[in-house]
Amino acid sequence: MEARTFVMKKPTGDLALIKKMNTAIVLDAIVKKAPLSRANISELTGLNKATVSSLVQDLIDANLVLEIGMGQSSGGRKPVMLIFNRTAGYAVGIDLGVNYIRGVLTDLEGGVIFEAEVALHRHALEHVLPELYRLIESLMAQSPESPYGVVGIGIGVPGIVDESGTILFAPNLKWKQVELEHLVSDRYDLPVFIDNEANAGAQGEQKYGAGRGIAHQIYVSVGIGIGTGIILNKELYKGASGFSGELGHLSIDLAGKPCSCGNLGCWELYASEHALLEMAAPLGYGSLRELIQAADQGDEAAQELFRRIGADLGVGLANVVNVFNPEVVIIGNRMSLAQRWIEDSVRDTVTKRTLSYHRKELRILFAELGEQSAVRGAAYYAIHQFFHRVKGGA
Amino acid sequence: MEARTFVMKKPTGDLALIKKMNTAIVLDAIVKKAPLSRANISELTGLNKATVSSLVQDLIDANLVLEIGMGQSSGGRKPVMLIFNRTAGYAVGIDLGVNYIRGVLTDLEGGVIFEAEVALHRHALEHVLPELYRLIESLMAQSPESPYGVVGIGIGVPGIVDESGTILFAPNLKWKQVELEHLVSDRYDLPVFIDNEANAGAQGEQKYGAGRGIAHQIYVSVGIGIGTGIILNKELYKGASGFSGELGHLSIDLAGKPCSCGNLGCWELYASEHALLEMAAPLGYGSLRELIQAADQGDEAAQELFRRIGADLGVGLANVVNVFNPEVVIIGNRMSLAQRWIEDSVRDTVTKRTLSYHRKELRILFAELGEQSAVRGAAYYAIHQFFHRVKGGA
DNA sequence: TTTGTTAGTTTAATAGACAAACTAAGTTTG
DNA sequence: CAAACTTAGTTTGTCTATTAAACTAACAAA
Repeated sequence: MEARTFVMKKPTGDLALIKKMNTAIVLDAIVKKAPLSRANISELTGLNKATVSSLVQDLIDANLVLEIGMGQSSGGRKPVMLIFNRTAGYAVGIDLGVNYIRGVLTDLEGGVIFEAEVALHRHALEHVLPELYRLIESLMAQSPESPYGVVGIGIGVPGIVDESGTILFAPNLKWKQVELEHLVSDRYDLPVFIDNEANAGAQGEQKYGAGRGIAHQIYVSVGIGIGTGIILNKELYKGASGFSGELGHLSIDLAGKPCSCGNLGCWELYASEHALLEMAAPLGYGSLRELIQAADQGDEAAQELFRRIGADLGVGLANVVNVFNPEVVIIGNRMSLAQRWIEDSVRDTVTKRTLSYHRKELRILFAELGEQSAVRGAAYYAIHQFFHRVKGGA
Repeated sequence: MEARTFVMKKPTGDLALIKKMNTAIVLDAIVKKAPLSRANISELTGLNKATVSSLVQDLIDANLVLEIGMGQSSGGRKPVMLIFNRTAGYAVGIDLGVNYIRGVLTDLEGGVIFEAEVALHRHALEHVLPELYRLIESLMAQSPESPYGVVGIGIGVPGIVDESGTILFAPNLKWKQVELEHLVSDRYDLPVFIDNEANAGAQGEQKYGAGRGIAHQIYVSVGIGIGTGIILNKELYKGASGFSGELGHLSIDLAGKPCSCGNLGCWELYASEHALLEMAAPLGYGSLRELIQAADQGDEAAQELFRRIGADLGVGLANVVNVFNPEVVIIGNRMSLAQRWIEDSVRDTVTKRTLSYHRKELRILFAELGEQSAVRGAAYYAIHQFFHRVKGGA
C-alpha cells in the first residue's frame, strides 16, 4: 500500500485520529460539492461551526483549500466560498501496454493536464525502461510550479504484481520479477504505485468514469486476454496473495479447449481479442480495426463473429454477475471499441443466464474513459496516497 | 444490520467515538487473550495504563468483564486477572432446514450451552412456525439468570433473504415472501437476524470453526443444492441486492444441462447431493448415507461416483479460487460427510485447474463444526449485534 | 435608521487520553 | 529481616479537539 515506510503509530483512538477523521470529512465535502461556505459545510457534515472554521483554516494553510470570494447572500452576511485547490500538486499516471506507453499528468482532482504516448516495438526491459523514463520526465516537465509538485507516479502494467510493486509475471512482455516500483521510486524519489492494468482501469472508471458513486463494480478488461478489476464496497478487492480477479481463467466449459494455465475452457479462450482474431483469420481479417470496419460496411460474416464473441463474453459475465451481484459491469479496453456490434448479444446472453434477483440492480456499461481508464486510474493511486499523507500530517 | 432502530447520530469524529473504539479494543483483547491483567492490556494495545483502568472499570460495571483474582507475580505486585464474562447473556441460534429445525443456546463466546432438534415433516408455514416457536421457547427456558438475558435470535434459512429479514424465496420449503424477522421479533421483543443457511454457516466456521482468523474465506454449502457464504476481509460479502454468492448457479459448462434458473450447465446440477443421488439411483442407492456406507464396504461403483462428484465439485471450486483467490475454501453441509471419498478428487481437480499463484496460499478444508456450522453462525449474528449495542452505550 | 438574518470567530466548558507521580504489594538480595 | 528493586494499578494535572453560546461582521428589508 504505502510507497515508502511512514512509521505506523499504534492505531488506538486518540484526539489526533478524530481530527484526522473530521479533516477528511471536511475536505471530502469541499472536493465533492464545491463551492461551499463554512456554514454550508457545518450544516452538511453536522460538525460545529467553530470546528469547521478551525479545520478549514488548517486546510488553507496546507494549500489544499482556497477562498474564492463572496457568494450570494440569502438575507444576511455574504458567505466566503471555498473550493478545493486542485492545482496544489500534480500526479503522473502511466499505462504500460504491450505495444505502447501512455502517460498523463493530472491535477489533484484527476483532471488531465497533459498527455503523451509512445509506441513500443521491442519488449526487452533495457529498451522499455529508457522509454518509460523519458515519458515520465516529459510529463513531469509539464507540471506547473505548485506547493506540492508531483506527488507520485502510478503505473498500470499488463501482468501480475505483488504488494511490493514487483511485476511477478507479464506474459505478453516476457517479463519476470521486475522490481519496477523500486526502480522508478529510486530514480525520482517519489512514491510509486504499480498495479495491473485491469485494476488501474477499474479504479479509473470508479473515480472518473462509468462507475462513479457505485459500490460494487466489476471492470472487465477485454484485450488480448481478459483481465478484471473487482471493486467491492468502493474498494479494490485483492485476494489473499494480492492478485485476485484472474477472471480470464474462469472456466466456462469444463471440457473445453486446454489453456496454458492448466485449466480447460478458460473464458479468455472464447471471448478475448485474441480469440476473435483467431476466428477472423479464415475470413481474411487481421486486426480488430479491420473487422469493425468490415462490420460497419455490412459484412455479415464479421457481424456474426461479433455476435458470437458477444455471446461468449455474456456467458462469462453471467457467471460474474451470479457470483458478485454487482451494480455495474463495465466492459473496457480494446474490445469496447466494438461496442455497437457486441452490445446486444452480450446483454441478451446475460439476461438469459442470470438469476432475476441479480438482474434487477444490474447495469452493463462500456468504459466511459475509453482508452484512458487505466492511465487515469494509475494517476489516482498517487493522488489517493497523497491525501492520506497530508491528512496524516507529515 | 440493526434489528430495531437505534437512532443514528451523525457519524463525525467526536470524543464518544474514540471512547467507543478504545473500549472495543480493550474488550477485544480480553475476549481473545484472557486472562489478562490491566497492565497486560496496556502493553498489548498501546493504550495508557490509566486509560485501560478506566475502560476496564466501565466494562466491569457493565457486567462484561470479571476479575478472577490474582495472577502470578513476576517480581512485583501481583496482577488482577480479568476475563470476559461469557455468561452475562445468552444467544439463540436456529438452523431452519428443509426437514429439520435445529437450535442452540450459546453463551456470549458462542459456546453451546444447550441444543435441540426437531424433525419437520410438512413445510406449510402454519405447520413450521409453531414448531419453530416451540423450539425457541424451549431454548430460552434453558438460559440461566443473567444480567442481559437472551440478547437475540439468529436464524439461518434455506432461501434468499432480503435486508429486512424477509424470506423472498425458499424453493425447497415452497415459501415466498415470509416476513420471518418481523414475526419472530414481534413475538419475543428481541433483536432477530435472518440470513440464508450458507451465510450463517460461513459465519459459524469463520468465528468458531475452520476459518478462525482467516481474512478471505469461501464456504461452500453442498446439500440438496449448492450455496455459498463469501467472507472477504473477515466480513460477509453481500452484493448490491444483499444476496450475492449464488455460486450454485455458476455455470461450468456453457452448453450443459438447462437449469431452472435459466442458465445452462449450473454447478449444482453436477456437484450437489441431488446430482449425486440422481446418478446413484440406477445403482439402487436412495440416500447419501447408503451411498457412503456402500463405498465404505468397498463398492467400486459408489466410490467411482464420489470421485466423479468430487471432480465436478473441483471444477467449480477452481473457478471460485481463480476469482476470489481466498486463503481457505471450506466445504460444508451434508456433502462434507463424504469427505473421505471425495477429498482426493476435489484436491486433484483444483490443483490441476488453478493458477499456481493462487494455489500457494490456498487450503481446502471441510467444515470443522460439521452440522453445527449454520446454527452456531446464526447465534453469532445475535452476539455480534449485542456487542455493538452495549459498546454504543444503550 | 431600525430590525432581522446569516456568516464566521471568540470564549469558556467538557470529555477523554496521557505522562508522571504516587500508592500498593509483591520479590530479591545482602 | 531490612533494604532495594519490580511490577500493578490509581491519582493528578496537562493537553487537545469538539461544542454550545455569546459575540462580531456584514448584509437585506421594512
